[in-house]
Amino acid sequence: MKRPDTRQQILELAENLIRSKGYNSFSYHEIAVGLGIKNAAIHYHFPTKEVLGLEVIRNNIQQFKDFEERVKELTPEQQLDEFIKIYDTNCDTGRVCLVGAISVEYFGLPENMTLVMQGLTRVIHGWLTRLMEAGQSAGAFHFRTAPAQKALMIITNLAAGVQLARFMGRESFQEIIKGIKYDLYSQH
Amino acid sequence: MKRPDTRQQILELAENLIRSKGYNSFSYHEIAVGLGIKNAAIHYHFPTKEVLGLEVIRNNIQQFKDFEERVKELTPEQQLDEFIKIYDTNCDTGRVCLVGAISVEYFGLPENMTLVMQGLTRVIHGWLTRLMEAGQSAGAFHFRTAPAQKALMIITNLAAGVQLARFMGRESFQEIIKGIKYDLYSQH
DNA sequence: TTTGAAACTTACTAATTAGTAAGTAAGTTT
DNA sequence: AAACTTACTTACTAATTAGTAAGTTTCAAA
Repeated sequence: MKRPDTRQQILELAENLIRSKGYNSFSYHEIAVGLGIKNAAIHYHFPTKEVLGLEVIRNNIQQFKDFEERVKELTPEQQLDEFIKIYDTNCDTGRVCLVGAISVEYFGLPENMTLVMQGLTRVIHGWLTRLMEAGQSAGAFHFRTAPAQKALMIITNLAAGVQLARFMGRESFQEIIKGIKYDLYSQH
Repeated sequence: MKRPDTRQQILELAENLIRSKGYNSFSYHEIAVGLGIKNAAIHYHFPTKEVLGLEVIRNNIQQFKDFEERVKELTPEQQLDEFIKIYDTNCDTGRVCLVGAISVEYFGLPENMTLVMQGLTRVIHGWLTRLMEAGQSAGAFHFRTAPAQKALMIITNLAAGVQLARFMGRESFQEIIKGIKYDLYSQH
């Protein structure tokens, strides 16, 4: 039999659907049709929708750790560019980030999912905070507030920037990227 | 019989539910139970869920225009404080803003809803842009980028700040408010 | 006092949902 | 070759969903 990458394909399509229309807006049937398999095949890999949701989040955490690993030898400026590029691509492909997608449905989700999501936000915010520190020490980034605070400002600009672009267009997101860079790079 | 404000109560509960768990995550049944009425009573006032959703958005646009009217004689600093207070209260009561809530489900919503939402984002962004201009002219706000861009930065900070607070806690949102004000008020 | 409309309830329906139980085909291990 | 495992399909079920049709009650106007 051929490579059974069905599990991975389900995971990827589920993530796309969550980030396109939300967790409670997609159905097993939709995934089944999308992959040309049967409903029950998804239940074989992910017995409940909650398990599938949890796996999508854990997968996302791993993806971000892979990203960290991939860019860790780059300069702070380059690392920030790569980070921004993630959201830029999201914006192009019409997908919001998982944090935004899941947060908005917070009170309609299994508690376990919101718990695991805390881990994802910690990982992302922690990494960006360290990047802000490193960039500041290297004299590459200029800001006066605490690095953890600066990281929060940038994450929210990017996350809601992609969301807003769904209504205001891609240009609005490009403006936000310019704003982030201007703030960080200008000698104020 | 007493005033039948059922229609308004439905509208308010629907908005709360959308901003707590998302449009596709709440049901007519949930509203019926919440208000002690029957399923069909909601259909009497709002024949379809799409109509209810549209009405919630239109209501929100009107609410924002009322807000504009209410604060228009205040100073730019005071107006900004009132604007931030909206999000601060949202954060306290666990509700994200309608823009964030609806945007995340974009590709799972009736097209009409996304169209009307464009109006809401235009209204909010337009008002905040004019406030930035006014505040800059008055020497109250200090920033070097375009007012429309600055407005985008602040809106995204606030919108995603409330979302992120669901995972990172209220303190993270307070940090964001501090960041916004520091950026605007410090003589850089 | 009748008429009529507004604001519902009762009692449904058809579609969609996550989830399950039982079977099967293809390969792997013993 | 027999037994087992993986990765499914077939064929369901029970619950929930938005939505409807046909009453019923309350109040106000004619």
